[in-house]
Amino acid sequence: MNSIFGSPELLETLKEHMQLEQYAKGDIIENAGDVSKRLFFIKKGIIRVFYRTAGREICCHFAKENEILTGIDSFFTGKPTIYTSQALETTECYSLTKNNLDWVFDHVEGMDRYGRIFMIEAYSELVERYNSIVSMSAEERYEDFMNKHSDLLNRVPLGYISSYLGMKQETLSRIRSKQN
Amino acid sequence: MNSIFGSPELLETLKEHMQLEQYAKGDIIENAGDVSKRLFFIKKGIIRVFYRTAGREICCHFAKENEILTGIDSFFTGKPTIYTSQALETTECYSLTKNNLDWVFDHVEGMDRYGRIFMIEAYSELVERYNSIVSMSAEERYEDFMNKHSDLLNRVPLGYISSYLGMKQETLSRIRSKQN
DNA sequence: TGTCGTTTTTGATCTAGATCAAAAGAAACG
DNA sequence: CGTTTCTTTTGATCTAGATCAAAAACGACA
Repeated sequence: MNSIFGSPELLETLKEHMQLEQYAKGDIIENAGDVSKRLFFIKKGIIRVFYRTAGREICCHFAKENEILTGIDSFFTGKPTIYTSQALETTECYSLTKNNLDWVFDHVEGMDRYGRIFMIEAYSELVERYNSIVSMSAEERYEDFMNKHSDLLNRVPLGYISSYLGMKQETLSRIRSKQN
Repeated sequence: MNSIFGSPELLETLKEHMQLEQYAKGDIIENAGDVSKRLFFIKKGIIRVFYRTAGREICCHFAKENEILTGIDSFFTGKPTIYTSQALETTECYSLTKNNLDWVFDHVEGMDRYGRIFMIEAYSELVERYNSIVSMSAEERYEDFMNKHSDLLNRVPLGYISSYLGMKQETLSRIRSKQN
């Protein structure tokens, strides 16, 4: 999800069309019901994305520095999003409006290819998560998460991680203590 | 996933670049480990897509007449697929090779837009399935499935549907009998 | 129309993980 | 610092759904 940062020239070109935004810990960046208007390149900090269902909040994504955040369900379709995104630390990100994105797609070489790859990567990531929840135990999912995102454990409250992993906080806590 | 069939002219143009293929019940169309070379427009019949993990087969998709089937993980990336697709009835489909698809993208008006929408639809569908498995009970998932795909129940063995829904066949059978 | 293989149902039991409740630890803030 | 609030852990209990096993139902085909 971060290959664009591998191309410094492209990033520089993009930055000319982006605004730098600052969020404090706890700030809501976009709210459920909004139409997502911006795509974010996160410079520093961490954001959780969640939605509400059956009274609970379910966290479906964490995005941190050097990653891209956008509401795929809303940004590309123009429909209101069901997701809320919130800064979990002091967070800085470059934002790109949809208009500017369209301009970029028209004028910046390699951007359309990047867009397609972005979608395929997002899709593949989701497939993996789906499979993990269908075919792995809570303990295996935790280990898998640790292998991929161990850094998040110290930056994100346990309750958010447990809902991301599809289990209760108590269960995650017990799994952790079992492994010492 | 089937909006292309809503445009008869586009479909006609595409057909000139496609081959009609026939499969008997039980035939394997593409096997895990293959590199997916074709995109299919299903004319008639039904296909299940599954993968193997921890000794089990998990069904992740059904595709039927007027729908499109392709291994997104493989067709667009060129990597071997983990999925096997199998005809569950006598099935006819138009197939389009990757070379021909590239030609079509270059020469057929509206095709690139369709491609992007296809990806977004596929993504949204997966998001929904993910959410259903995280936040719904087995019974609710079954009801949800019935609302969307009740026709499949008579065409597809129960065991495939139960693995698609992330539950055991016995559980699905009990849920069904409970509802009479 | 009976036999064999496949698919579905039913029954008994077990278990991972949920739920409810409360204690223990950290962090924020006057 | 001490108090208050948020986060994590621990304990006791409960339950949806898995597992194992076998019977019943269905379908294809000789």
